[in-house]
Amino acid sequence: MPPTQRAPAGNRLLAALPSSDRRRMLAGCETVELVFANVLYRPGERLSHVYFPTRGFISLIISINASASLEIGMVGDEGMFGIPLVLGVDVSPMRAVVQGAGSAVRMDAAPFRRELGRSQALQREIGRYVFVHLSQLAQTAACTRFHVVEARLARWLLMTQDRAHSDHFHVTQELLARILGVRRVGVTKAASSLQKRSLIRYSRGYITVLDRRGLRAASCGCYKADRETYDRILGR
Amino acid sequence: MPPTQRAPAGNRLLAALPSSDRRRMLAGCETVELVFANVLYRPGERLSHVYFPTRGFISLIISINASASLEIGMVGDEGMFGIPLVLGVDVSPMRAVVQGAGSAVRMDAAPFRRELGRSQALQREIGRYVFVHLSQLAQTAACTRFHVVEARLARWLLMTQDRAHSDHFHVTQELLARILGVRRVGVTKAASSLQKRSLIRYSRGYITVLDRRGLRAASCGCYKADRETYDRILGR
DNA sequence: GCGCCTATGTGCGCCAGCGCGCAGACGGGG
DNA sequence: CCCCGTCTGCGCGCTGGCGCACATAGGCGC
Repeated sequence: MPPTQRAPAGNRLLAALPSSDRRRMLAGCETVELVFANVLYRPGERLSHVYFPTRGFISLIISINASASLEIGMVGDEGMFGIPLVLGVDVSPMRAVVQGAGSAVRMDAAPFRRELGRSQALQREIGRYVFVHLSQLAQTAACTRFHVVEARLARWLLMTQDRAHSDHFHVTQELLARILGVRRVGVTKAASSLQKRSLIRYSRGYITVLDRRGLRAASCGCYKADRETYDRILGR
Repeated sequence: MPPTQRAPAGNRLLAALPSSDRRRMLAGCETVELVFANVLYRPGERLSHVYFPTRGFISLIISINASASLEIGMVGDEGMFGIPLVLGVDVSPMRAVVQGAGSAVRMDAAPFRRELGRSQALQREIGRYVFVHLSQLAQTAACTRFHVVEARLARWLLMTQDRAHSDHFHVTQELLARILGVRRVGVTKAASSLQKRSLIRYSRGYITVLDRRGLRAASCGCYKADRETYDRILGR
């Protein structure tokens, strides 16, 4: 099943640039498809590109060991993947996995670094984005510590819906378990509960958000906090 | 009781700059005392300065509500406080509290931004530091999720010892509870256990590390991971 | 040397989430 | 149409950490 709604393709970070800067950036980019479940980066590798998703989104996952992992960031058309390159480092401790199929434009590390040195506007925009990313990471850390699975799941669904620009997306409970850092059964329980309350529907790897408002009420305050941070710093 | 060992005062981030850049930075700085338990920043305020601790260290704390909080970063003479200013933002979601008394040099936000625009070396150095900070935050998020209090406490003690440059420092269990995001009683239990194993000694707000090696064994792998990240990116 | 405040220690019932194992249920490929 | 792989659901015993309440214990002021 393909998603039912689609965003106007385009990356909002790039869209915020003055048109000359944006043109230069786009000229240095190539378009790539984001294929579901593709791994864009594995810890230990060299970061070769920055990605600006235009549709679809990427999940950043940290693993403690084979069985324990946790999503600590999401990148959709509001952001970019490759923050370490902004900071002058070409590795990352996080795995990057395509969580929502779509497309992105990407740029080689070297020209990106050059553009970043040249364009004040790009520096400014991306600096703020890094701040938002950092804030959300901090929020996620606390959320993961203090909130129950059901609320965290609700938050994740809302965040995902924002980035999928669709009320309907692909994700198995097994995968959700690795994202939320809990057992699969924990996800089953939380998801059943949300489904009983008619907030979502799911079946064999597809989830539909039925009641966004209700989901928001079921989520912890972290979703709201994330949104506020984003709107304050990058909202236009 | 004053700490028994002292570091050569100086901030390592600044020390890594070429001497001309460093001189310019120091010329724009004033020295301030870091008084134990002083709050340098509260969410909602404007960030007025960046701080480069020379001795003592600062704890970055995020609060979900009145009773739930969690430390998600530490700043000693290896780093700086005020990363949002690097990223072009003058607020922060984290409270900054002096956790180890000492001193710092600090600089007003505006001249700091100017210096950052002027000095490639400063940009480079601080970019890398932001990366290390980000990595440690991710590590902390996962650690908080997956590891038991005792191991997390051991990790925290090691990290603190590094920044205090002393085997002996001030912290009550009550405070540790807010740092680790657990009940005070949880800290009591974990600390008793470490004390029984002769790894630490503590009494009324003072902790002494007796067996660093043993503490390392009692901690989760996260301490090692943090060190490796730091050494790889900022080690000289 | 007494009193008080702060810091530490303990007990108890409770619960979310864990590990493990297994059962059903759906659906696409042969 | 059947089979098998994937996805979802459930039970059971366990445990780490929670909330609450109370019990010491060390140090400082007076």
